Amino acid sequence: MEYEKMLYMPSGSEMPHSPQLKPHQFQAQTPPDQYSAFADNFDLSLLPQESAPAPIPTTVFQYNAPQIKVECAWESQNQQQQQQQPYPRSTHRLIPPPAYPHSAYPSPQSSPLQSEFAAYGFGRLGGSYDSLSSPSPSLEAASIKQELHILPPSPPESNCETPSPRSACGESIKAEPFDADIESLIDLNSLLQQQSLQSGQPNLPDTKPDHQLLRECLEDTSFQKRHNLKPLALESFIGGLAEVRGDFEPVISLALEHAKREADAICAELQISQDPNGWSPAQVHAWLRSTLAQFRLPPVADLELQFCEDGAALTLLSEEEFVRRLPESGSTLHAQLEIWKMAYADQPGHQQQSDLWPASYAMPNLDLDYNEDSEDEEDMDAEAVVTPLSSSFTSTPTATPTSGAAPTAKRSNGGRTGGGGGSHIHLWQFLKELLASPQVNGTAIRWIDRSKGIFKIEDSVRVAKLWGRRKNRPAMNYDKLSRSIRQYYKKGIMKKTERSQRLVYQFCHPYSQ
DNA sequence: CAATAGGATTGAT
DNA sequence: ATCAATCCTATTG
Repeated sequence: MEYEKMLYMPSGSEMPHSPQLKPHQFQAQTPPDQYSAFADNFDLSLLPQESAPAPIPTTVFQYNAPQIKVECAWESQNQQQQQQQPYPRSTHRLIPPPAYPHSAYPSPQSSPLQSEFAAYGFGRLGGSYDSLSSPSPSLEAASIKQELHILPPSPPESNCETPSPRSACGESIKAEPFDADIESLIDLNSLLQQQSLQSGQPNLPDTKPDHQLLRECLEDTSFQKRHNLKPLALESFIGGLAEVRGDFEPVISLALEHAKREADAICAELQISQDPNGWSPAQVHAWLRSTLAQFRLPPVADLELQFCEDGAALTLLSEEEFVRRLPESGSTLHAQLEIWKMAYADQPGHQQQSDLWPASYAMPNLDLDYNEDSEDEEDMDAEAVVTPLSSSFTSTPTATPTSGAAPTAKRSNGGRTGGGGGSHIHLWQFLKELLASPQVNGTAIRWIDRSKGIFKIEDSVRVAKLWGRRKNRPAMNYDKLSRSIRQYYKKGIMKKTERSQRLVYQFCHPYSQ
């Protein structure tokens, strides 16, 4: 109905590996083997740990990456400054450059976080920053992220030629690209910190050798990642994490401290909760605009069209998804959102500030208890927000989704024009995404037995709706969705559970964790 | 009645 | 050729 996802950016951004499973490879096999073969491609271990967001690694990753890798395509200070105003001020008042005592905005060196880092000794890498004059630390964070990991929902296209050794292949070689990346970053960070400490002058702006060294390290790691090489055993990472954490605790907390202060200011400004999960769609838009402005990113006219999600859903979007929607600024927004999430998560007690800034404040028709369950409201939302703006939407006038799910309107959706339409994400990937965030989607879909890949769709309508939204198939329903799932039986992506229960499915994966 | 199961068709890639 | 979305019919609990 409401989702005009044809807005999605052109499909240049498709998943790096499309899950063409080459079923024939293992389809002829007996079930066990075919599953194991699939395991090569299907790594549930890539899922974020259920409720263990591992804030530390993320933190380190997010905060430091920017200091290391810089590759910002757009920019030029002039441009940055131009982009101060132009974005359409929608319903909300957007922040003027926040008052950061130590940061004169136009200065490339002045991004809040960045200056914060400078104060902690990471700033020395600022040398590279200067030359690039990037206003956005997060952007680099994002780019480094992209560089480093072989993009997540890593399906098929395995590196393992041999179809069986389940664990051997899946575990040792391609396990946890994310963590591995983080790991290497942490290593870099420790290195950096040590160097900082030694020099005793954290703020010293240029220490070329350090920079050089780090760069090399990074490149090295990138290379490894590219080839799916895992530099260190996961265990060692976990084991060493504590130490690293120990070393970085102060830095992390200081950085978070700053992030929190920043968030505070913006929250006050936008009158939103610090917890992204509490944001209404309208607040999401406010935050996005604010962040775009903050980082001098080009304004997005159809932001409301691009992001129908509420805060909870927003936090679930992958970086790729962000980039797909907003190629220019998606990375930054995503990275920034990560920071917000961390900053909030780090707050003792998670003070729910949504009490202070109810969602309804910014958007009267949203009530305080807005949550992901209220699919009706969500839809209303999306509709309310999307419809009025659909005019501003340039291309494909099409998909004004004939809501009532015109059953006969077969293929009427001319708007889904190829690449544009939904993302290239596959249903099974999408389900994994949902499953990865029980706190958000737990009411719609949840793991029954994660180790076995068994999950249950608690709210078929909602899941179907989410899927339809993601794929820009407004007419998607559970019937169709389940049909697709059933196709997975043949492909070895999913299987029926031993005791078939309604709405319970099982991924075919060999791992038990 | 909703879910399950699958065959068949179709459009897109 | 393959895949996913759709449509459809039959069956099941």
